[in-house]
Amino acid sequence: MPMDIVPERLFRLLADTTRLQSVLLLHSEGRLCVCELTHALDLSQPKISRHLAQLRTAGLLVDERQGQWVHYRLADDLPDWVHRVIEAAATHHSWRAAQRRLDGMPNRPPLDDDRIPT
Amino acid sequence: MPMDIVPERLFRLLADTTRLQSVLLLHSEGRLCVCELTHALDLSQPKISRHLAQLRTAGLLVDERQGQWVHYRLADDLPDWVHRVIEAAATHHSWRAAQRRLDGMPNRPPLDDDRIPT
DNA sequence: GCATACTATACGCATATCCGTATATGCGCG
DNA sequence: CGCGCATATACGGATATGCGTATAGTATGC
Repeated sequence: MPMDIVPERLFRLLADTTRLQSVLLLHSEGRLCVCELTHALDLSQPKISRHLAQLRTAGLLVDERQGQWVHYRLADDLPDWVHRVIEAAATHHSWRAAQRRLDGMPNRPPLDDDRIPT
Repeated sequence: MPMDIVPERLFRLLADTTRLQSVLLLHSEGRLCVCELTHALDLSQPKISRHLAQLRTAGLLVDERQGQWVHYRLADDLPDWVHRVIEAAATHHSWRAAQRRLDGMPNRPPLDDDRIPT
């Protein structure tokens, strides 16, 4: 099932702070679990989870369970224009605070994955 | 007063069909009056007018009165990332129907302007 | 001034969206 | 199994959003 998202839908998804920051952070970090996002954005777990579910349902994100953690990342079959939109937003937005909180997060879950080397 | 729009706001503005189509049509046509948009999008005049007002208030569009007509166009001081977002959306969207309706519109208002030659 | 065309706004209502809280589900471990 | 941690979902209520309809504002021509 490929991504058949239309611009209106993408814009609606990105029109919310929580979802936008999640997408931008995942775009920059590649792969994060829910607890990392919760910490980085300093929001409640249900709130994060709900918004991630919306993004996943739309096909923008995919999740992957790894033990007790669920990691999210951008879907890899996204059309070019979607990437262009995300990158355009990334050039502007001040989401550095979230990135700093993420970097300072203690006990980040391990990545026993084949995908991300070292 | 320059454009200090943030991504979340832009996405919110483009998350509505009427506003998105208006912006895309203006991006492609350069300059349209309210009655042309009303005809092209086949929507009621108050509906168009309300959405154009939102886009104008946000600084995305500017209006110019010309006799009885009010022409709208994209603001010319828009940041680069905003243009990139609009262009990305334009590459996908099926808004050709609106363009066709516009081309078939009778009695389009004259452009006694210095801006558009011939 | 008066009629007409074009555009903007006000009002009330229906629906969508977002949130906090509570609870359910899944996984690892002893 | 029972417990703890991570994640997902259900439920209700507050707020936002979009719409149709009616009306106000503004320019043109007689």
